[in-house]
Amino acid sequence: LPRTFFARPTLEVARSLVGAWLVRESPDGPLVGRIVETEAYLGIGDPASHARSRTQRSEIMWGAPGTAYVYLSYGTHVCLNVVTEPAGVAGAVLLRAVEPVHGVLAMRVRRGAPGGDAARLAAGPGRLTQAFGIDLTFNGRDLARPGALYVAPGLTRRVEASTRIGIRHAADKPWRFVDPDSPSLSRKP
DNA sequence: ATCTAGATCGGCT
DNA sequence: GCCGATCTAGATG
Repeated sequence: LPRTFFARPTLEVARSLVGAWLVRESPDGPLVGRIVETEAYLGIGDPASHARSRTQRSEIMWGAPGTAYVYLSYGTHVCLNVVTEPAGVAGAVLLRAVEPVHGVLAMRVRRGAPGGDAARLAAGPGRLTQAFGIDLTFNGRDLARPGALYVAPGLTRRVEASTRIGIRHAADKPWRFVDPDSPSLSRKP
């Protein structure tokens, strides 16, 4: 997807990313997933967003649209975001779940899940990054061009809005977007 | 220098 | 449903 796609209002980007493809050219071959769950984190007026204060970590949210923002959550889990809005305006979309489309075997290996339901291999932000081999070194990479990790247009089915997960502030805002028909959601809407 | 909360997950009850 | 793991950025002193 071109940089102009990400340079739009964060809520628009979060909604329209549902159905797009997340592509990872890994050393073990290509991994592809259909994005089925996202959350918008705004700049101004969103106390749940890391951009609530402009710090060294969150500075990237003011950067170029289409940039990866990757951080460690609870000391154990890696979360992948895409920076939104024009440069100089803060915003990002958290990728919370994808439906595995290609490279399921490699995802199983990375997840340490030889058996089990393939649909749940990347059903959650921490699971997604583990299945796709995304670590903190991906922070700052450009996802708007083909490379080790990028986003490509897909087929949009249904999209529903619901409240974001795991946050304390602004818990009433319906800024989570899901394909309600997907078996790969981290939770039901 | 020290403290604390956190955009989670998996195992156990 | 509850709980502990594990660690860092940011805040406070």
